[in-house]
Amino acid sequence: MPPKRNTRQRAAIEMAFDKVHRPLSPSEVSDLARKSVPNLGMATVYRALNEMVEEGSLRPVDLPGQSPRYEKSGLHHHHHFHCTVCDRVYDMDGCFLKSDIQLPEGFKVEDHDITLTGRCPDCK
Amino acid sequence: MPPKRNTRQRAAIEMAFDKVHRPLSPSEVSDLARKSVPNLGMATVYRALNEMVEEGSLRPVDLPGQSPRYEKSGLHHHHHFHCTVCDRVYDMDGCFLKSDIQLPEGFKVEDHDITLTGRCPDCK
DNA sequence: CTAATTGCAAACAGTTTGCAGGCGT
DNA sequence: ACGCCTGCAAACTGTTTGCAATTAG
Repeated sequence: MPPKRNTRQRAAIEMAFDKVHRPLSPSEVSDLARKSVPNLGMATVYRALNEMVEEGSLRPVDLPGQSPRYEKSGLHHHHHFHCTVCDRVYDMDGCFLKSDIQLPEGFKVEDHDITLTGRCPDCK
Repeated sequence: MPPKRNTRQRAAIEMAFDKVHRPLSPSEVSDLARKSVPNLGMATVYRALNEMVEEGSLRPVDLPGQSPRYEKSGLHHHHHFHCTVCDRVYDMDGCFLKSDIQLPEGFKVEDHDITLTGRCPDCK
């Protein structure tokens, strides 16, 4: 792979994740980054996100029925809470999976995703 | 809403869910239904699926990072297992959510989704 | 007969890709 | 100066919609 360059647009995209500590969709990233680089192209955002996932600095967060979002990788194990009113996604520390689950013979679990849905404090 | 008609294509689509007891994607439904109605249009499949969800006979199953699938409604509470090799989705009876989860103040959980990923018996 | 339903194709939304010019190094 | 990166527009994929022809009741 080619050496990486330090561009304004890439910096603006990385900064978005430092400012906002919740999973962001491509268009949310675009909105945030466009504040410092107004004519930032959507393609650049998608390319940056994919590369950052590739190189391991971002993790894709796929929620049921939602377009993909991204968050910084290296956070400890956690799950997500999706507010049905404001559509924001929050990180919830800890694991909510039962430890003694029973599956039919032959199924080997390698990972799990848990999404809680409901109302966040702002939307009660 | 208008009265419903009994068409070959609609019957073929409903039959698909009676034959295969796992969540089906639109194209899987199309493949199955086309066996009895070869020139079935994709648009018809999408229209039928949306109407069946509307009227409550189907439930959408949205898995992380997957295009939507559908299953018959009225099954008891269960979660899903997604095989990373063959890409099939299986129903897993029972609930895998811990009962004593702690959330920050003010979050009200109304529902939850759990998806297990791994290898199914066929793909070990 | 009458209107709901279908099939096709065009319209859409989100994401990816090709390419010429711009800009780090 | 070299070549990676960006921005634009065109290409793609999955889903929805418009419309004339078909067909159930």
